[in-house]
Amino acid sequence: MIDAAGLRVMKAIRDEGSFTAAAASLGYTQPAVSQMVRRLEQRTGTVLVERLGRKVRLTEAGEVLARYAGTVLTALDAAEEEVAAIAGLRSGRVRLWAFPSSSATVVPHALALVKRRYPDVVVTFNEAEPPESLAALRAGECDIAVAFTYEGLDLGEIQEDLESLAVTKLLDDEVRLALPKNHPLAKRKGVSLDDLSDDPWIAGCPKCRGHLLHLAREAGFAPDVAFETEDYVAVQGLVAEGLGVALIPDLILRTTHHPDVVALPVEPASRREIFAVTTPDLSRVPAVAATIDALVEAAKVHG
Amino acid sequence: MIDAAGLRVMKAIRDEGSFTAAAASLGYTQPAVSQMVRRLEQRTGTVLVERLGRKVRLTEAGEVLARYAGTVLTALDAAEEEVAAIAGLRSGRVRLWAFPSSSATVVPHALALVKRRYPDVVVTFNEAEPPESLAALRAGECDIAVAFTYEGLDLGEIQEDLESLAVTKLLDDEVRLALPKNHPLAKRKGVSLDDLSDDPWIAGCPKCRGHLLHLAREAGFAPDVAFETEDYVAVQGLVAEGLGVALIPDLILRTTHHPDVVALPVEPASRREIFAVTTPDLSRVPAVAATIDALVEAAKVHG
DNA sequence: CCATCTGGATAACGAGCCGTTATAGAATGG
DNA sequence: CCATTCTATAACGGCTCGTTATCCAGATGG
Repeated sequence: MIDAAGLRVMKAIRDEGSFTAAAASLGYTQPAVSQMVRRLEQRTGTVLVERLGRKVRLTEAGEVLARYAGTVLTALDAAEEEVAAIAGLRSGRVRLWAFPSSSATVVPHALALVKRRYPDVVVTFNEAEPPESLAALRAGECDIAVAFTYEGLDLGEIQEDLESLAVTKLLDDEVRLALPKNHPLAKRKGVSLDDLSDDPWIAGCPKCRGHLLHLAREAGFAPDVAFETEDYVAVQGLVAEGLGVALIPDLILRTTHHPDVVALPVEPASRREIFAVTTPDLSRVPAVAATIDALVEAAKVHG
Repeated sequence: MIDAAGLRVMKAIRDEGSFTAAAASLGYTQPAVSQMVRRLEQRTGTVLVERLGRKVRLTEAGEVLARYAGTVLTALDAAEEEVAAIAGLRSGRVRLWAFPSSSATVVPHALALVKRRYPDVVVTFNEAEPPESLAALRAGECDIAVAFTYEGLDLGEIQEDLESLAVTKLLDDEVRLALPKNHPLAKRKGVSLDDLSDDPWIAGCPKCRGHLLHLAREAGFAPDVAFETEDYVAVQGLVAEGLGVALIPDLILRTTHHPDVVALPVEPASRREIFAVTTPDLSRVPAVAATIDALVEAAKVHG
């Protein structure tokens, strides 16, 4: 019934003392104010302005409206400013979920970039493997999921999602074969999987295990998986002790490379793709877009 | 830019969890909400709602708007309620200015009526002679002026005002001739002014003095005005002491009649008219109208 | 696995709000 | 008394903001 525009007009009339001055202060013409007052009086069924010859003065009811105008307009301005701050990256919160091996390299770098550029944008961070992070994204618990997918494989599960999501490629992560440095093949420049069909294997996260099984099947054997752990420091420890060989993404080796482990290129080359994933809506939120941009730049450095 | 309707919609979406439910709770159709959100998003240049398949969820910016909605809508409701209270006579303030002799009788009775009927309407009261109270009315310092005018005379000054004012007749107040009870004419049933052309006169307020001069001139003499005072108790004291005779309105005699004074009808009869005056605008303010109604009723009783 | 249902987006449309300009009328001040 | 200044009103136009009708996607249940 009563709206902010009406209150603004009443306040202007009280402050300026005449319709004409009120109109000028609002950037309106005089009849606009005159009609607005009339409408308000009709709606409230009350006289709001007392016309004293050439002067006008608010009635008691009119004063009430003018008084509330302050509260309402201040709140509206504050709301607008807060939204503008989010839009202008002077504020904002991004919930980023990333898988563990990205959190050591690309993600911290990206967060530093965002922090430097937009000090008041807060990026919260959570470690999670791709299926979990994508579920969180769809549930609205996170804004950006940093996920990966192994080439050629297991797109099935994720791909369906990706169609309705906004996916940004970050980098390709070459997969290498980790051997103890005293392994017979450790001096080679590269190896193919079937060279190691008789070795015991150490598998990483479930997706990585699936990838290993996939590559091995293509190479024509079923690997003997002796250990499984999601911790790649542990994987390298096991390899160093000669308990098995493993596939390890290059990204991990860049940050933690056990001295007694050698990592050889795999033939044929295999890699995983790392993405930043968000929803189409969120991709248009400035803080989210800025964070994804930072991830892309960080990925270039680490690519 | 942002208005209350937009905030109300955002709040409803947050509270209800879907556009459809929000629309229902507001009495709108679903497309109305859908379009309102789109408009708000265009205006703010920000994504306000995240569409998650069949569910929707507010973004950070959307939450900001929903949060402010409470403040704004509460203030608007409060403003509306306060105005409605004034319109519904559950609140309100009336500034009444009345001339002294009315304040003893009609006005107190009227105030009692208003108080009984509308306990929360506050009538403030001020004593002032007609020219002053009418000036206050025109200056916006008072809402109702209770004034009088002597029959046939001096309308000139007031009449011009009355055309642009809202005038309500309250009562006719007969003017009587006050004599000391031992005056030679004190036993008459009535007197004409020229019976007393040789007596000294005591004049009341300036208007009353003017009225006296007018009547005397019509009767063919110029009165010897021995004293002037606006206090009619004093006037009667002077009359009782035999220091002169005076014209006194009946209304005054009803409340304070000096035992040593007799008040005889004047021939030909003369009276003053008592009015409640307000502005056309104010006459439509419920509390003002109610007070004038009460004055009319009180005047009937005292007529 | 398909049918169904629920919820959102979009198009088309209409009413009403709310501005504008033009003009008349009333009050004030020199 | 005239000029100025203020408000009121009429006529008009555009945009906001509803509506209905319809389509499409996602969830659900047999």
